[in-house]
This record gives sequence, structure tokens and C-alpha cells, in this order.
Amino acid sequence: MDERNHVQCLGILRPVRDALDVLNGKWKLPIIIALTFGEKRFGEIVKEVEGITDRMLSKELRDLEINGLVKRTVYDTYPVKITYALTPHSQSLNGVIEALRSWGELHGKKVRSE
Amino acid sequence: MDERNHVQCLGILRPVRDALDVLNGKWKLPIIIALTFGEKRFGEIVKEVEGITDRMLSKELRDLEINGLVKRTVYDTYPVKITYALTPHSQSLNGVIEALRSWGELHGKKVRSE
DNA sequence: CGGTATCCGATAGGATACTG
DNA sequence: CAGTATCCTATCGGATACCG
Repeated sequence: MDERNHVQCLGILRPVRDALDVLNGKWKLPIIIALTFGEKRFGEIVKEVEGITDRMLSKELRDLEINGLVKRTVYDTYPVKITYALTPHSQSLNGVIEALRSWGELHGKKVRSE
Repeated sequence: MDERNHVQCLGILRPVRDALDVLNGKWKLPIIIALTFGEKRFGEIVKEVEGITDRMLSKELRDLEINGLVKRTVYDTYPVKITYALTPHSQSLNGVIEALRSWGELHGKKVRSE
């Protein structure tokens, strides 16, 4: 029936849109991926995430920090060292990343074979 | 080691960015979800995907069709009936959607509990 | 090193009106 | 019903320059 379809659809749509709101844009997931292998410094992330500018990384890191996905740490050494790391909450994104990676590979192959 | 980290990171980053390029924006995945339960007509999708305008749906459906994720069918009846359906290729997005749904629920709970 | 400030163009996306 | 046309704003994202 149509009504059941609609209700079922909503149950998926709402959380997916919640997720998309937080992960939107070109850079958030790439940044998170770069951090999956351990905390990194600003300059290291710039090198890892090809094409990102200082300005975008700065802005995106702030967004991610506000949303509780990234933790910024200032080491009180001289000179000061600043690192970014994933929070436990963003480590739960592993499934999303793996699904996207796997589909992206499939899609890439498909596109190249056309 | 750092070099291994970098290489491993690239192996994930490239396909994920391929995927993001195709699925970017606010509406593509919601539209695909709405179509997961079977082909739908334009007006039905508008109703299902809350908040989308005619203009955006029109544009996004065209994008999805170009990328081989949606199939548009014109039934030669009177009056003409037009439907949109997922292609086999976009059905392989199930894993991505399920991962996002599951993480979105977790994230929603976390946000509301703060 | 780890950013911020400023400026700018391109795109996303919304509102409204209209059409065959 | 299934869109298109037009217009508008907001945000994305790049370039460049600069700072402590």
C-alpha cells in the first residue's frame, strides 16, 4: 500500500538527511578520512587532502569541531604544536566511509568502461 | 610509517571523492531513497521528498539520469504517464544509504542528548 | 607553523509564475 | 500532470595576501 511505503520511506529519509546535513560539502569526509590513521597537524592534512586550500581546511575543521567530530589539541611546547584528531563519535563513521569507498570504486569502474 | 599511511589514505580518498562527486548536494540521496520502493511519478517524488521544489527536483533528476542512476520512462498512454526508477547501478547504493541511516540515527540521538 | 582577512566567481538552492 | 523560465540569495570554494 502507498501509506506504508510513505511511512517506511520517512523512517529512512530523516536520519539520512540528518547525516547529510553534518557531512555535506566536498571536504568533510576527505578530512575525516585523512584523520582516521591518527591525529595530524594542519599542514599534514593540507598535504593529505589533495586540492584543499588553507582557508577551506580552516573553515571545515571548525565546522567539524562544532559538530563534535574532530578534537583540536594544543600542545604546550615551544614552538606550540596543534593537532586534530577524530572523536569517538566520528570513528563511528567508518561504516559510511567504507560503503562510499566500495561504491565509489564500483562507480568509477562503470564510468571508465563506458 | 608515514609513507604507508599516505598511500593507504589515497586508496580510500580517491573512490570516496568519486562517490561524493556524484552524490553531492542536499537532494540526490533523498530522491534515490524515495525511489527505492519502486518507480514513482514526478508529483509523487515531490510529495515524498519533503521541502524539494519542482525546479530542484527537475534539475536533480536530470543529473541522476546523466550519471546513470535513474531511468526515465514515458508511457505512451493518454494522458502520457512518466515515471522515474532506479537503475541496477543505483540499487548498489543500498549499503551507502543504510550506513548513512544508521549513523544519522546515532548522531541525531547524540545531538539531542546534549 | 597554523592559521585569518579579503575578495571574487561559480554553483546551490529557494520563490514565483507560467506552459502544453 | 510534468515540468520550464526567470529571478534572486546564500553558500561553496578558490586566489591572494598577510599575521603572530
